[in-house]
Order: sequence, then C-alpha cells, then structure tokens
Amino acid sequence: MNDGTAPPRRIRNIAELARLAGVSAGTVSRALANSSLVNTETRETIQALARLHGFRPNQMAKRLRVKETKVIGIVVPLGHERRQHLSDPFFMAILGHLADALTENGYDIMLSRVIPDAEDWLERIVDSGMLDGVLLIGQSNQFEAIERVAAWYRPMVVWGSHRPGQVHCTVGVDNRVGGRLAGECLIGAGRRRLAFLGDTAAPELSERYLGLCDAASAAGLAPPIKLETHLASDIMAEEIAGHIERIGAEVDGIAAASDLIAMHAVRALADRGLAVPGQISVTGFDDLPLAEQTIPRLTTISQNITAGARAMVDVLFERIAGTAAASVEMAPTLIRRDTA
Amino acid sequence: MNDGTAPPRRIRNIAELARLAGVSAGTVSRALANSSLVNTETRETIQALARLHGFRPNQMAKRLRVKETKVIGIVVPLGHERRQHLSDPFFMAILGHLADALTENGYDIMLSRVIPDAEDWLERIVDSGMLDGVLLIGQSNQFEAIERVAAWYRPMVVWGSHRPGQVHCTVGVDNRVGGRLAGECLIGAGRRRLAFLGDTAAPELSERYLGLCDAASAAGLAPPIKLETHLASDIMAEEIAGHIERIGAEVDGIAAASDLIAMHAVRALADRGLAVPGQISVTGFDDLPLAEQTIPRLTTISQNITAGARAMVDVLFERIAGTAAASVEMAPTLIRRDTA
DNA sequence: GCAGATACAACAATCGATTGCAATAGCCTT
DNA sequence: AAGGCTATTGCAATCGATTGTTGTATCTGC
Repeated sequence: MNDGTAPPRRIRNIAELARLAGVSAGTVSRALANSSLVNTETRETIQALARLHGFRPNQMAKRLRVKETKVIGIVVPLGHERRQHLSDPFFMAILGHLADALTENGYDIMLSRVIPDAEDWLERIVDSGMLDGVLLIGQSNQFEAIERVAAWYRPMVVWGSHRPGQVHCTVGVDNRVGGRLAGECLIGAGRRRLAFLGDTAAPELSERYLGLCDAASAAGLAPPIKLETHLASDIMAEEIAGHIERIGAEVDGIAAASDLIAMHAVRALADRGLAVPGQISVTGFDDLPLAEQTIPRLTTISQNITAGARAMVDVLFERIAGTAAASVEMAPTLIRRDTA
Repeated sequence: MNDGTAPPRRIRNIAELARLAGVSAGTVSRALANSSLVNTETRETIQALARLHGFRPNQMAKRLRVKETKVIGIVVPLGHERRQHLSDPFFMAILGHLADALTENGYDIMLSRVIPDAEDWLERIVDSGMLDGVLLIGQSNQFEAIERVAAWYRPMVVWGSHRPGQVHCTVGVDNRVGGRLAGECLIGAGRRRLAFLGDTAAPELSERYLGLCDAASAAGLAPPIKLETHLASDIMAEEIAGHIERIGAEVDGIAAASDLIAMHAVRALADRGLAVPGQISVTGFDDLPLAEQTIPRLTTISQNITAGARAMVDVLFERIAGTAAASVEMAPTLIRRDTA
C-alpha cells in the first residue's frame, strides 16, 4: 500500500508461496529453480510472486536435502599460540585471495580460528556436515592431527610444508630453500654472525631455520642462533626488543621468520641506534604488499601468495570432484630491497 | 583390529547408531545431548559407541530443526571498490577481535566479501536461513540498501558512521570529531595548507573529511584539498605517488583516511626527498598495531578496535535476544607519535 | 475416433536430526 | 490388590526444501 508495490507480508517457506500461487510445493521449487518441467507461464507467475514478497528459499533445508553445502571452511590452527593472530598480515593476505577464488566459484566461507585443545578439533570441523571442504592455513604444531584426519577425509588442503611420505595434501613454498636463500643473501652482504628470529614449533618455520643453517654451514659459518618469538603481535614487539637488547653486537645478520617479525626487528634496531642495513642486515619472509612500503624497504623471500591461494583452491576443487590431486610445492625467490 | 580399538566403520546418521545400540533414534539424540531423560547407563553406552565410531551428528539437520544456526555472518561490502581489500589491515584487525568474541560464545563465522552489484545483495545474505545475525564491516556506499534491510531485520550491527535518524544500528567512532582532531594536530604543528587523502564515497571517510574542514575553518584556513584514493592496495600505492608528485610543495599537512594510506604517503614522500615530519606532517586514522612499528611512527587517530569489536558483538547478541539495543558511538583520540 | 506421445503438475519420499506425547514397566502407597 | 507415580523409551510429527514417480489432460497422426 506504500508505493504501489503490494503488501510486504513475509512468506516463510515454499509451502506458503505454493498455497498463494495455487500450486504444489514441488512446482514452486522447480519454478524457482527455473526448471523447464514447469510451464513457462506458471513459472513466471511464481517467480513474480516470489519477487514481490521477497521470498528466498531456505538454504539450510536445501543443503540438507542435496547434501552439498557450498561452504568451504578456512581454518587457522593456533596450536603453538594461545593468543589470537588472526590479524597476522600474512594470514590476511592469503585469506583475501582465497575469498576471491571461492566466491567466484559460488562457495561461501566459514572461518574458524581454532585453539586445538580438544584433541579431535579437526574431526569436529570436518565432520560437522556443514562443509564441502576445508582449507587449513598453516600446520602449526598439529601435524599428527592433520595426518589422522587426512587418512579418511579427502577434500582438505593445507598451506604449509611438505614432508616426504605425508598423507595430507599441502600447497606451499619450499621453506628450506627459502631459508637458504635468506642465509645466502645475508652472507653475500658480508654478514658472518647470523640469527634466526621466529618460533620453530611450526614445521614451516623450522624448515626455514634449517635452510638458514644449510647456508651457514656451506659458507663455513657457525650455526645461526635461534631466537624464539611468539607470533601474537603485542608480545612479539617486546620479545623482539628483548632479543635485540641482549644480542646487540653479537649478531650482524638476522633472518626473520616473517615480514612482520622483520618489521618489528628493524624498528627495535632503530630504537637502539643500530642502522639497517648499515650495521646489521635483516631479511623477511612472505613478501607481503607491506614489505615494499616500509622504510627501509624489506629484503625478503617471496611466497607468491596469489598463486599459492589459487593453487589451494584449484587442488581443493579437484579433490572435491574426486581426483586425488597431489601437493604443490612452489619455489621461493629472493626479493632484494633495502634491508639486506 | 589395528590397535585394540575396534572397527573404524563409519556411521552416517543417528538412525544407524540407534540400530547398533538397539534403541530408537530419539533416545540416541537425547543421549548425545546428555539429557537426563535417558537412563544413565544407556546414555553412557550410547556415548561410548558414538565415540568409538567417531560419530558426530549432522549440524545442518540439527540447525534446520531447531531453527538456530549458531552462525554469524561477517560481511564486507565493497561498493565503491571493485577490487578486493579483504586484506586491508584495519579489516583484518577488527575481524580478529570479532572472531575471538564470537568463537568464545560458541558461534561460527561465515565470511562474505560482497561486491554489491545485485541490488538485493544484503537481502540475499540475511534471508539465506543460514545466519542468526549479521555484522557489517563498513557502510561503503550502500547506506540505502542497509537501511532498507534494517527496517525489518533486527539482528544486524554495522561498523561505521551514525547519521541522525537512521534505522540501522551502528558501532563506531565519531568520525567527524576524529577528522577534526587530525586537523587540529596538523594546524598545531604549524601546517596551513592541508589535504585529505582518501575516498570520500563511504560515509565514514566523508565524515572524516568534514571534520578536517571544521578544523581548517575554525583556524581561518582554506578548505583542505581532497585527494581521491582507492583502497585496493596495489593501485593505492601508485595513486598516492601520483598525488604527491602533483601537489608536492603546495601542501604541508596531509590527513590520511587510514593508517595504511598514511604509510603509503610517508613512503611516497620519502621517495621524493620530502622529510616527514620535517617538511610535511602526516596523520593516519585507525591506530593499527602497525602504526607503532613504522619508521617514523605514525601519528594517528585511535579507533579502539578492540572495544569496538566487543561492542558490536554485545549489541548483536542483545538484538538476537530481542532487545532493541541502540547504536554505540565512541570517542576517537589523538595518538601523537612522530609523523605530525 | 483411437492409440500413443507429450506436457504439466500433484504426490510422497527423503535429507538427518529434535522433541512433544504416548506407552510401558516397575515401584510405592494404602 | 488396585490405583497412582516415576523413570525410561518408542513413536511420529516437524524443520523446509528437492526430486523420482505417478496421474491426467491435451495433442498428434493415421
């Protein structure tokens, strides 16, 4: 009655609309699905009626019936990190790309940040009946749990490291090579006393450390110091500051486990009057868009997040379709900028 | 037969488990829900059986039946931005906090990044039957669409500006005051030729610009120049560089619409040999964790994202419960650091 | 004018759980 | 011993759609 458009009375289900249209529920369902089984005329009548009342079929019911939810779970396990780091820029970057790719293909996204305390956390997610597939961002320290589930659940792809013989399907860069690249860069810049800044509980990060060791030993240097750092950004800052304070002049080259850590390190070094790259060189890891905008610009190892996200989605779809698509391992590259 | 634990034969639904346990489906349902209606002994038998077979009831079916999905939609409308900016650090920061608060309360999160081309994009989300409530991050240029839906859909809370008389419920800072604070800071630093760097299509950002104008006119200055900038980070960089190139010496104070924009601006200024804050002052907006880690540290307007996210969730729950909770407007504060 | 094909729509089963109600058995009370 | 409780469990309806099967006009060709 308001502006020509008729009563905004809300319709709650197909049955009601069917009654209104004088047909059966089945016919309405087919009409809304644009099935050619229903007469063009009635089809249009019904669609018009639906539009008029702003009716949209309940997705929950539909999905229950057709056993396809069109929802993909994106899960971030925070095993070695009680504190949230959903706001970690790397995660955000990859999430953005995943969201793009999934949305394009008509899938919705269910986001879970999980603190794996319940032991069967992954089973619970995978088995909820709400998801057609799962993308795991990072292995954290949950390698076992992931393997266990991967043994019977196919549509799952994990961002992280690939260990020979593992069951679950991963997409990621060769972290060991990445670590080596960082080391070679530092050594090439004349640095001899190296340190690794990060948390080695996660396999990805531990591989990077090993790569750094490879480079050091190839150059005949002592194994790099390991400086543990949590990933939650608030404590990270002071932890890093503490490390820098402590190791000060003992170290002249820092390979950070991520760009974010590298940024904090550069900041902390500046606070203590240590010039980067004048006195100390620093490398990051990830090559986030941000890395190019800092002062000084970060020298870093590129993960090609865009391609990685795309690969994860492609592989996932293949697995949903039934193909047993294999893991993807990409080559990291060194991006040389200002800090090393 | 593998290690003492019995056959891993998978059970697909409650009926199957019921047959196995020799009881009816209803009893199994109650047993798994730990209802006191079922005998303690049988209850435990059933639970043990479920555990043994790794059975977990289908959530889709449950949720259809009880008409409560325990899922909240977090939606980012990209009306004035075709390109994705899910990776925008501000969005990521608030998403992290929202995820915490929702997960704590037993809710799952459905993430949608929407390009509102379909006209009824929001109706479609809200009406899908998949969500108990919706959190909208930013109004973009979709004020009308949001108002239209808010007229009949209660459990929705929007991060953004509150215009007098609007229907939909918002949580956010007073952006106009924030803009004024930025302006006053720049003027207090002796700057007289101001510019606003950002996209004024979104109401939040436009308010910030107006606040900046307030400050300028109060100080008897000419209205600040408006420099339009897209929010997608890849084009943002060159756009900002272009602006800086063009306006160079004409401007001595820049109020950026966000911390990210401010960072890019500082970077672009450095590239052109303009010292910050020596020759030009810059302010950001948001006070992301990052703002403290850049070199030089960003002077910025704080949004208190933590409190904001918490407030959004609180208000949303009240609205889900039926209370008509009102909008929340927080006061922004100036965080004085190095850039202005 | 009739067999057979065609087009359309109604009927009813199904997806997998939840839950009000009815039924049964065992126990207590008087 | 009969009536009344209580503790358990089974039965069946329900949530809201989808879809295979069946039924009935209408139409075609001969």
